[in-house]
Amino acid sequence: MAAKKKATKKKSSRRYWLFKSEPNSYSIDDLAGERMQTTFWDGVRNYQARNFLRDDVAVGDRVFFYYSNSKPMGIAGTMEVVREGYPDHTAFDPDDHHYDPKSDPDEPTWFMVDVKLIQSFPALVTRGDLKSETALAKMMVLQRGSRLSIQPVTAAEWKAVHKLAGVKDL
DNA sequence: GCCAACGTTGGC
DNA sequence: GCCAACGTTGGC
Repeated sequence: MAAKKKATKKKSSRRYWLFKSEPNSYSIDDLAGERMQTTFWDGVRNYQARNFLRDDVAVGDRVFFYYSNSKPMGIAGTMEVVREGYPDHTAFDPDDHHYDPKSDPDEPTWFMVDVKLIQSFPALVTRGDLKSETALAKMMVLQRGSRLSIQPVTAAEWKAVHKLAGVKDL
């Protein structure tokens, strides 16, 4: 039978991402301490980032855990996506810092995914380290004014960062 | 602490 | 629909 199967999500090869967090609010050690070393990545309140979480980030994708607004800044380790985009319930909680009264539970505005720790790098790969690597010159997080908190990463960048960290790509 | 780069809001 | 004002992000 030649009937086309309708897919809600295009099947494609594994993708790579970078998620930002301020380690003062949530660090890779916090993730390591979670049950199953897994958590939901909540609080994204930007439409472009939301679209990535809702439409593109898929189970099995790999993610850099990036420390922003910290000293030092950089990539702390890697995570695997274990649940694809679903409504961010913290938007419905008036007591939550990321509460958004405009997000309707019946038609949620904001989405999140679940991530599981793959590895903490032996040492933070700092922003300075990243900048000194010519292969990473075009990496989005290094571009001026790159405020997006969910960013796509190329396979080559994924590999180059592991080389800088001196670890295997698990 | 400063400020450039954005994103959002609201008056018109 | 335009755009000035304002708020936030996040590197330096």
